[in-house]
Amino acid sequence: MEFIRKFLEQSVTFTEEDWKLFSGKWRQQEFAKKSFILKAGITENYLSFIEKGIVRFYIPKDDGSELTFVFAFDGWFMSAYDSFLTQTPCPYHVETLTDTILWRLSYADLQNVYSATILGNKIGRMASEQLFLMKTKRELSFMQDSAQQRYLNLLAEQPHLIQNIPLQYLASYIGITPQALSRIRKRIS
Amino acid sequence: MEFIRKFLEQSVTFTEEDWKLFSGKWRQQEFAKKSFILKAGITENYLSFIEKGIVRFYIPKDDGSELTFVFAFDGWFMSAYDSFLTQTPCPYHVETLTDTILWRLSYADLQNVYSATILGNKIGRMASEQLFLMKTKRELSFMQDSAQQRYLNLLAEQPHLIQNIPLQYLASYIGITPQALSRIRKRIS
DNA sequence: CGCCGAGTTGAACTGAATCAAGAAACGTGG
DNA sequence: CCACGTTTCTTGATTCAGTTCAACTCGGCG
Repeated sequence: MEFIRKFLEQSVTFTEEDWKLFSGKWRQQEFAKKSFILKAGITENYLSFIEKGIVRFYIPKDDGSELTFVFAFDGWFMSAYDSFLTQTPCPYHVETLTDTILWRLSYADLQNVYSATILGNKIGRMASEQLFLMKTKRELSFMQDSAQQRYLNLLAEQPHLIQNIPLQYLASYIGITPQALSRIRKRIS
Repeated sequence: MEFIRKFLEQSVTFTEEDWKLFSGKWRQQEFAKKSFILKAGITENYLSFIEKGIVRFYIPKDDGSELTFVFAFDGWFMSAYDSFLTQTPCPYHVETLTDTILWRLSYADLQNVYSATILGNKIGRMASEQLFLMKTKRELSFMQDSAQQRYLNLLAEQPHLIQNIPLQYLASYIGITPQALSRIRKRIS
């Protein structure tokens, strides 16, 4: 739990009491590379913190291809958060790309923490804020950048991603086909 | 403040004491049609609740055109929230489309409410969650729907929008030019 | 009445999708 | 550790949705 505590202490203050109530509920869980954390159709029951690993969210499309729209890394909160918040079935898959260790808090436990402590609400708020900022950035990138620019941004902001992640997932993430990304790569190299 | 209270009571419980502490800080403010709520370059200082009116967020582009990416309506929380959260200058304009009444809470007051009450954090969390869900929906729509489909979705979900908002803003919002939207309209009618 | 911004329509152009085929990389079993 | 098959990536040709540039129409308003 030290990861989470350190992460939180950067921006929130809390009492030892609150921390105990809050931290007691989290459970560690390990996932092998290329395994499902959550399958489409299931309702997300966890807010997770990634201790180690890379996670991918994707929608299986009718033609057999996959639409990747989230990558999540070490030190981030991670959840199929729309499914989690609304407690409705998740329309996409959540899968590990590498061996992964999560710390997880269930929906019910989180609701209890929300009603019992200020800290819980702060965590919930901060997780939501972090996710909101990411989506906002991505929205603007889609609206005002070209595909090539989105790829260059990705290179600049997540260079390690390029080593670890198959081109087809990256292509999907920036909203184009693998073929198109292959041509962009050729053009800029 | 009754609007906000009613809105909150749908999903949060709180004490009368918390409510007093929280509600005392909000200030009502009116804006005429087509006036700026926030200009680009200024840091957002308010979380607002829209009692009445329609608000538009847009980025002025180099070629003189505008990129509209948010509409907000009666009964919603509204803020240049990325600027607000990070307390950095806002890269876009926020403008009223109609006469508008806002209830506003300053950043400093909100931070105080956060440290003093659970309710404050709940509000902050819920505002973030609401905004996150909107962005998520929009992200997926951009990735998997055609421009025509995005327009049809808009028609279905916000029919009153079509009456009140110039076509060029709608076009920009769904990510295409006014000409392209004009052709889509022709095609589907 | 004439102007002006908003919307429409047309024609040429472009970035990316699609379809298709080959090359490279990857992993699994022998 | 190599051989084979499978998946991933690249490259080419064609098609398509949407952009751009330009001209024209319409409705409101001084």
